[in-house]
Amino acid sequence: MSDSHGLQVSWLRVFSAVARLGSFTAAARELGYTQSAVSRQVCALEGETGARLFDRLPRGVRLTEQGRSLLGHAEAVLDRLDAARRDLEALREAAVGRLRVGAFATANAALVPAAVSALRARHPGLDVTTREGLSARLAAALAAGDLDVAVLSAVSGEPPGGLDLRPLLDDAMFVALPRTHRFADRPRVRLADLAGEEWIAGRRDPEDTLMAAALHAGFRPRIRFVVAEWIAKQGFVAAGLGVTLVPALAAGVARPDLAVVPLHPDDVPPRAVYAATARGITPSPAAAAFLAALRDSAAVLRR
Amino acid sequence: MSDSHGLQVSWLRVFSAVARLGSFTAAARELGYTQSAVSRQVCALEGETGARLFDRLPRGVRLTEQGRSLLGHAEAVLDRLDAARRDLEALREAAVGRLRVGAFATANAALVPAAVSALRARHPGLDVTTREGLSARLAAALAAGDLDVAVLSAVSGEPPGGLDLRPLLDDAMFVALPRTHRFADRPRVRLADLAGEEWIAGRRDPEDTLMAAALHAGFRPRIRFVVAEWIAKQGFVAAGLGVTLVPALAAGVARPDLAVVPLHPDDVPPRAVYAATARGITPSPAAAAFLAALRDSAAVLRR
DNA sequence: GGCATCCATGTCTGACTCGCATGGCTTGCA
DNA sequence: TGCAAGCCATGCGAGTCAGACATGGATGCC
Repeated sequence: MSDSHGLQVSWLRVFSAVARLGSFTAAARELGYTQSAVSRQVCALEGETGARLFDRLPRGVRLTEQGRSLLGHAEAVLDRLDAARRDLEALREAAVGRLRVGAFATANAALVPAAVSALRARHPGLDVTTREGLSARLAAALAAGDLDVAVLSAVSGEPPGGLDLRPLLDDAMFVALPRTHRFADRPRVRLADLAGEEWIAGRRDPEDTLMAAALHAGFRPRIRFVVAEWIAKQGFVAAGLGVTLVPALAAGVARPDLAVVPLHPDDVPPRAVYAATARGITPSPAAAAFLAALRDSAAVLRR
Repeated sequence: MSDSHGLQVSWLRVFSAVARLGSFTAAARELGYTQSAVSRQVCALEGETGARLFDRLPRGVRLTEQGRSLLGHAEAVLDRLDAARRDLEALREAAVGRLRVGAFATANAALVPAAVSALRARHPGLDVTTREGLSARLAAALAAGDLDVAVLSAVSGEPPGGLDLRPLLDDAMFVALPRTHRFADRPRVRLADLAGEEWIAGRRDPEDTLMAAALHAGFRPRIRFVVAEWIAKQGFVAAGLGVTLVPALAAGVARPDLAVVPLHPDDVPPRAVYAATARGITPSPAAAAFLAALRDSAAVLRR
């Protein structure tokens, strides 16, 4: 029965003002309309609702019973629309909202926490959640709409398509050595110089880990200890049980009894780190703010 | 900052459908629009809100964070508008609503209660309140908007202006006699025949009561007992202490040990009883239903 | 590479709404 | 009683807007 969907919100505004002021003319003055415009809008609303909303009296108008009934609804609707406007405004300023961040493990060592911290300092109302995962899985989550922003790395070439990538930094490779190691004070080492070392790695097979770089350098690393967690690798290295590769993102937070020495860039192709969003998805204001924080955070790390 | 008040409710409907279906085209199909119309409405809503509401993906669209925020408000608004529509519909059928009735005393003996009873039987959801008062006061209350309908009487000429009057019946005058009275079985009496009686009246002075009719009939009634309540007058008459005038509206509910005999119409100018509403006020559906019930009720009493 | 799907947009037409004016109605006052 | 003032309704013209229609660009699938 709701045939003509031409209901205008302005009609409700006019209706409310007329009900409050008891006069078409006064409402017109207040709203900057002509009296005739008010008359027509009320008339249109009456036609739309099929109910006479005002009784026209010689000195103004008065709500009918149906008008009184409509008034409550009209004001509720107008209030709700104002609330929507306010919410959108708050969202636009990233004052509130939800932000789901994903990142690969070492990005969570310093880069992401710093950015999240800066973001929350600026926008305390934001609801930020983070999740750790491999870059491929993060990319899938982005595409599925389960993440807003992901920090991921491209070991070689590009990560899976369907993403909008923003380069953050090139993650150079470091090697972590015991403080007593003979290379500990060098400004830089070549990978080949470490061919004789014993290695701590995340996996037994060097092919699909950071250790693949060693293969390119011409030797097959002797992997004696396999531990996944970076904190554990640090422990083994500090105990003098071997050396391990560590990306720059994690190098800054190594324990003080370790030496972290950069590898020569030619030995390890720098791993690109990106802030990614789903292709075609315009970042929400919160996401945009987080991307900016990530950029700042990365700039600090690059120095 | 809310400059352009051109917000259309149809935009919200379209927006909601698009959000639900994830596609402009599908929403257009469902709503009977063209795809371009949907595109334009969404675009207009985005312009109005100043926020991008959907991300356009290759296979449809997806809500942005701001769109998700707006969606809740939009659906609340649409629900509220539907509720308003339903309320107006219920009001139109007098299923719900408020009705304030005023009536003069004897109208409350039978006429008004019967009408109220019929009204509530038909429309149980109505909130009916009644109030008793003199006709002049009721007329003022109508004009002030404190009453919706009043049942009032015009002793002579018209009641105060500013009212829309609907004649209900002409309230003929009866005389209440003890069952043993010599006129008790007459079909009709002349007022002059009662000149020798002792009278029960509401006031000492006959001028401004029903007893004024006696003056016109050529005698000054001997008022022995002054009681205001009709139930008390009945008691005095039944006890054989006198006779009293009683309007037709109250005559039907006299106690059985009284005789109620009509007076000749020439002796007493029939008192017109009206259902009145404030001038220019269109009766609410509930009021209209009550007016109809009053008419029916009056028709029954006239027989 | 062709095709299907989806959204954006240029264009035109019909409808709508606004302001301006006028008229009817009532009230208050001289 | 005649007049002025205030209120709402309405006829009229100009500007605006929303809709359909058609087309174009972009993407994904076979």
